Amino acid sequence: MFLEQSGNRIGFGEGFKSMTINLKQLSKLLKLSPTTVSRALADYPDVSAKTRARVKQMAIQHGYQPNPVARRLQKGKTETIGIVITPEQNYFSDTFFIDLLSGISNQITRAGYELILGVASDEEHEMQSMRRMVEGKRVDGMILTLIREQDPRVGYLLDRDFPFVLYGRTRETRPYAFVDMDGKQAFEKACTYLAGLGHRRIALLNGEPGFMFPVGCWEGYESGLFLSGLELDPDLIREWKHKDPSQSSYRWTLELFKNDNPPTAILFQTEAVNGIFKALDELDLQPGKDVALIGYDDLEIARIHRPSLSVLRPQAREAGQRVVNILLEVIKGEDPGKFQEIHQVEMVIRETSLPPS
Amino acid sequence: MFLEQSGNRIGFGEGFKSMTINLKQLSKLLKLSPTTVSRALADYPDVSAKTRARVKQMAIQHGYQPNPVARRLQKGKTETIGIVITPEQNYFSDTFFIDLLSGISNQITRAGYELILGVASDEEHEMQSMRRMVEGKRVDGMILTLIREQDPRVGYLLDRDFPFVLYGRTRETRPYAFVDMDGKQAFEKACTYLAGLGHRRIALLNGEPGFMFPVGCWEGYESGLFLSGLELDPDLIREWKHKDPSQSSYRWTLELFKNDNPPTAILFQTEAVNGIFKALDELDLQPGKDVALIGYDDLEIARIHRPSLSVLRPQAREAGQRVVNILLEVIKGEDPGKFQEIHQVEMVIRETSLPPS
DNA sequence: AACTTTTCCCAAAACGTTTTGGAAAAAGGA
DNA sequence: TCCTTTTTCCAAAACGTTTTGGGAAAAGTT
Repeated sequence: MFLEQSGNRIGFGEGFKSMTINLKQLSKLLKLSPTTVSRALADYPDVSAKTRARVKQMAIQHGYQPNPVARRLQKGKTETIGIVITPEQNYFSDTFFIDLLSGISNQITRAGYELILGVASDEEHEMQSMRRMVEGKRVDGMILTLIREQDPRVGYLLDRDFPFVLYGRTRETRPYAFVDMDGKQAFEKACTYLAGLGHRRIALLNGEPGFMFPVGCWEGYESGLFLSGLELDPDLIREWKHKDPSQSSYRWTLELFKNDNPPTAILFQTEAVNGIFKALDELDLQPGKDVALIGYDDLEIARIHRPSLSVLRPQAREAGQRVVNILLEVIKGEDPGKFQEIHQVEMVIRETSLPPS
Repeated sequence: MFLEQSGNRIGFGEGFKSMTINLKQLSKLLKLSPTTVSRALADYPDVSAKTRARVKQMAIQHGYQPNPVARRLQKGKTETIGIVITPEQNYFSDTFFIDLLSGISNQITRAGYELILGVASDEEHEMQSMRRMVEGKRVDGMILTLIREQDPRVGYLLDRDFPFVLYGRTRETRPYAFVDMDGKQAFEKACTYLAGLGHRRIALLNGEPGFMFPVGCWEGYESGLFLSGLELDPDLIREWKHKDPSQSSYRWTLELFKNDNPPTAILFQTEAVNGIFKALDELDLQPGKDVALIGYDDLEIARIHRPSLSVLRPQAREAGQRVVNILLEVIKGEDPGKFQEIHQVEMVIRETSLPPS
C-alpha cells in the first residue's frame, strides 16, 4: 500500500525508465493530489501561490516533464505537424529549402509541437505519405511545399476540412492559407533593373510549367518588360526541366545564343546556374561582362562563384516561421482564408549585373 | 443509453472528427466487446476465424485505424524515432544526405513508426534538440549523423542507456551500434587504382579533423600509397574547412600546385569539387587530362560536369535502411554491440581518372 | 452569529487503446 | 453421464495526463 509505486526514488539505476518521474509520483512526494499538481504547473488560478511555487520547485528538482503521449490523448491533439518532401524534385539541393525547414522546425519546437517528416519518391508516394499522416491521426496539420498549379493535395485536405498551410499557391477557388514569395514582383524588379542599365534583350530561362512558381516569374518578367517599354520576344523565353536542371538549362542557354539578336541578360532560377555557366563558358562569353545574370534564390554557388552572382533572395527562414504560426492559428479553428501572405523578395546586386558592353 | 456515442454513423459531416471511427464504436457495430475486436485485428489465436474475418471486414469498410496516440500510451512506446540535422555543416548540400534520409524514412514508415526531425543551427542546439526528444519522452530511439571524433551525444546517450545508432563512428570504448562506410577501404582502392595507372604524385585534399570520417580517408590514403610502394609526402596533403568547402578547397588546391613536384592526381570529398575545378581552371590545367581526380560521394555535379567526375559511391539509401532496422532491434532490447556494420564503397570510373600524361 | 463569498484543494471521469485474468460454452474423454 | 480440456469471448485495469464538478475551509458581510 505504502510503496506501491516502484520507481519512486530517482537514480536507482534499473535502466532508462527509472530516471523519469511521473505526475502521480510527484504528487505523492508533495503530499498533494495529481489534480493540484497538474493545475499548479499549468498556472491555474485556483491553486495558492505558495503551493504553486512549492510544486514548481519540486518539479524542476526532479526534472518532471509531463508525458507528451498521455497529454495528447487527453487533449485530443497530436501536437504534431507533418511535412512531406520529395527529393526527386531538385528543390532540396541547396540552402533555400534548408532555411525554410529550419524556420519551420524552430517555430514548431517553440510551440512545443513536433515535426514529422515523410520522404516520398514521387507524386504518388507524396500523397500516400500525407494520407497516412492525416487518416492515421498522426498530425494536427500539414505543411505543403513545391506546389503545383493543379495540386490534388490541396483538394484532398480541403475536402476533409483538415488544417494545412501552403508554402506557395495553387489554382483553387476555395479559400486556403498560404505563405508565398512574390515571384512576380521579384522578376519585375530584376527585369526593370536590367532594363534601367540599358539592356534591351533580356531572356527568361524559366522553370517548367506544372508548378506554380514559374507562372509568377513569367508574369513579373512580362510586366517588367512592359514597364520598361520593351517588346516581349518569344525567342528569348525558354524552360528548363525539373528532372534535370543542369543539362536542360545548358542546352537551352546554347539555344538562346543561336538567335540572330542574342540576349545581353538572362533571368532564371539559381538552380539552373550550372548549366548556364557551362554554356556561356563554351560560347566564350564571360558571365557578368558579356551577359548579365540575375538568379532567383541565393544558393551557395551564387556567393562562391567568381564573378559572384546577383540574385533575388527570398527570406526562407522567416517564411517558414510564418507558415508555422499560421498553421497553429488554423488548427485553433481560425478561418484559413484570413491567412494569405505574399512576401517581398529582396534583390542582391553582386557582380553579374553590369550594363551591356 | 442507446445512442450515447455521437459519431456512430459515418459521413454526417459535422467536421473532420466525425469521419473517424474508434474501437468502441466499431465494437458496438459488431456487437462484440472492444477486447475481442482489438484482439481479432491483432490476429490473436483466441478469437475464432469467423469473427476475426467479420471484424476485419467491418474495420476495412469503416476505415478504422487504431488511434496511434492511445496505442502509444498503453504500450509505453512512442513508436517514434528522432534525428537532428545541422544545415550549417555542408553535409546537406546534395543527394547523399537525402538518399540516407530517404532510406531512413521509408524503413521507419514500413515499421509503422514516425520520424521526427530537429533542425539545429550548431553543436549546442543539436544537443539541446536531442535532449528535448530524449528527456521529453518523445522518441524511442535516436539516429545520429555527422559524427565527430569526440562526440558528446554518444556519451550522453550511453550514460542513460538510451537506444541509438550512429551513421558513422566515434572514439568511444563502450560498445554501441553503428553503420559506417568503409572510407579507409574506399580511399585505399582509389589510391591504388591511380597508382596502378602510373600516378606517382597523388595528393589528398581531406576534410578537416574533428569529424571522424576524414580519419578513415587518411588511413586509406596512407595504406594505398604503401601498398603501391609510394612515399607519403606531407606536401601533398591538405585539409579544407567544413564551414567553407569551396573557398578553402580552392585555396589549398592552388597551394598544392605551388609544389616543385606537383601532384598528377587528387583524392578528395566531392563536396570540395567546386573549389578544385576553379583552381585548376585558373592554373590552366584540364581536370582528367592534366590532373586525375576521384571524389568521395556521387553528387549531381559529378555526373553533370564535363568531364564527368570519377567517384567513390556510398550506398546511402541502403545504409539508411540498415540504420533503422538496427535501431528497431536495439529498441527491442538487443545488445547494441552486436550491430557494427561497415559497408563497402564502390568506385565509379568516369572521365577524370586517366593515366598521367 | 449567521449568512455569503472566495480561496484552495481533490475525487472521479475521460481520452482510446492493449493486456490481464478469468468465465461461459463447446468439445473431447472416460 | 460426469469430468477435463479447448475454444471463444469479455469485464476491468492500466497507460499518464487534463478536465469536470464539486466541497471544505477561510475570509467577508451583515
